Amino acid sequence: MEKKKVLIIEDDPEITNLLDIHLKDLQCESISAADGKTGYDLAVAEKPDLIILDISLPEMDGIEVCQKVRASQKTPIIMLTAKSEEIDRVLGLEVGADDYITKPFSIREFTARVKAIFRRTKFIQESLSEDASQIIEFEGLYIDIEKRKVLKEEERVDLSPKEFELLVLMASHPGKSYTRSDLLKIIWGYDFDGYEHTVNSHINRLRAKLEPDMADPKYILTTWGVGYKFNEEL
Amino acid sequence: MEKKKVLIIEDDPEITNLLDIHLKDLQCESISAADGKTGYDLAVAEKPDLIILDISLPEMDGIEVCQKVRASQKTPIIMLTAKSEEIDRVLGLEVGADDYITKPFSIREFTARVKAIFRRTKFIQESLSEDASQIIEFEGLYIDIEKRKVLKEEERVDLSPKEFELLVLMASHPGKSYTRSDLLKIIWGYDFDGYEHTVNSHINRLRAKLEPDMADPKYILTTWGVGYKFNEEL
DNA sequence: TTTCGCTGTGAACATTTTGTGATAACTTTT
DNA sequence: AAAAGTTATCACAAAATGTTCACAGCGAAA
Repeated sequence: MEKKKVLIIEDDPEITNLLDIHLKDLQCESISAADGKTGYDLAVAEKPDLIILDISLPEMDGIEVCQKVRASQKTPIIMLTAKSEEIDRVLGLEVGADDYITKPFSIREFTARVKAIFRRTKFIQESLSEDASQIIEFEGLYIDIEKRKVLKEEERVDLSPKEFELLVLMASHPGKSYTRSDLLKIIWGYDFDGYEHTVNSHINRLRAKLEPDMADPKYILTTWGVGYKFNEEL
Repeated sequence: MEKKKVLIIEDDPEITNLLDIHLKDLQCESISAADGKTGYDLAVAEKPDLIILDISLPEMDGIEVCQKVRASQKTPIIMLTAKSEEIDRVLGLEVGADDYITKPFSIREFTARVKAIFRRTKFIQESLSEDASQIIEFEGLYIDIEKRKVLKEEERVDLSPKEFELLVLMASHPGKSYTRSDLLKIIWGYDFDGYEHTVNSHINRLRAKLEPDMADPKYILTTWGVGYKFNEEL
């Protein structure tokens, strides 16, 4: 099946970039606009399969964009709102968004919503239907994402929330290196303001629970000068 | 038997999401629309096996959608009405809806109605007829859902309504973690506005009645940072 | 009405997780 | 080999999360 096209209308480049990365993960092609007017034009011209729309935008308000888009097409729309109060406004105006996400949001939440929309609107892609088998396996390592269960050599290991998220993210993309900054953005949220070396500690604790030999990690490898990655040769 | 397709026409994404999740539990595939017009189009194009239709909708009123759909097909329709709209309820029925549910409703009520519709309309699915074997057993624990009877080591235990519902829900899906928010939505209803920590108290009371050792729960486990789950290793 | 059990909440307490600083260990560069 | 830059480790306090318990409001049953 061909890739789905997603239009991101968002004025914060930081966020646009982040969403862009994760949409690619979901096998989506993405295009973006930094203001409402351009966004609307692109929505008309490009006929995307999904629109991610921030509420507060320069040039044309997100709600207005939503209404105008809806007047001519039924492309699913996910709205991003800064405060929960704004949701009421969206709902009240009955603009017809298919879902909304309040900032700050976690990437897991975002991708889950996107997948849900695609599932519901019938644009099911092979790669998206991974929801079924949420189990990742490697030599001596078993991860059941749904149940949050991790086994190391048949033995149950319990991980803290952050440890679990780190493991799942990296194990889902073996070989892909993440910088500490990537990890902070993805797992802690793009608004986290703390030190990057916080990640080190978490990786360290995760390794302590998973690795048979701390001196020579088997699963979570260090990419010197870059960050960390899950071993792809397993 | 193949999956049943359910179309949700509802403008509140929160509710759409919730229904979506529980329809999946019932082995149904769901598609959705956030406004009446799109909803009607999908009803025609996708030929769903069941339509969940909110009465108040943007673009095209739920009643109108119902009438138009009924003009061309006999797909079962369940209407959702807000409490105050007593009048609309009658109207909805005259229009030919097969059932109606007034908001706010509990998820148990919703799934029961959906099952009933499928049963009535002869779309009986293996997975839906789980009503038959309503007995769950684990080491030292026996639950007869039908009779609302719970035995702990052969001894009868009586549970309050909420305790019983919590137990049944979780024991029906061992290993699956539920967040406090999930539990509130499913058991208390999506409109419950109270504190999440209310769940803690109920879990606590339930444990007090079930667990042989409170310090080390055997049945109801805590998933730190997430919520609770029923022990799958029994 | 009175009684009684169920519920939601607040508060005190217990536990786990997490961010950070300090320091050691390791790589690369000079 | 020393210096500079990165990563690993570890202990600790603060923050987040869970547990327990008492109590008052409520509604149903007696």
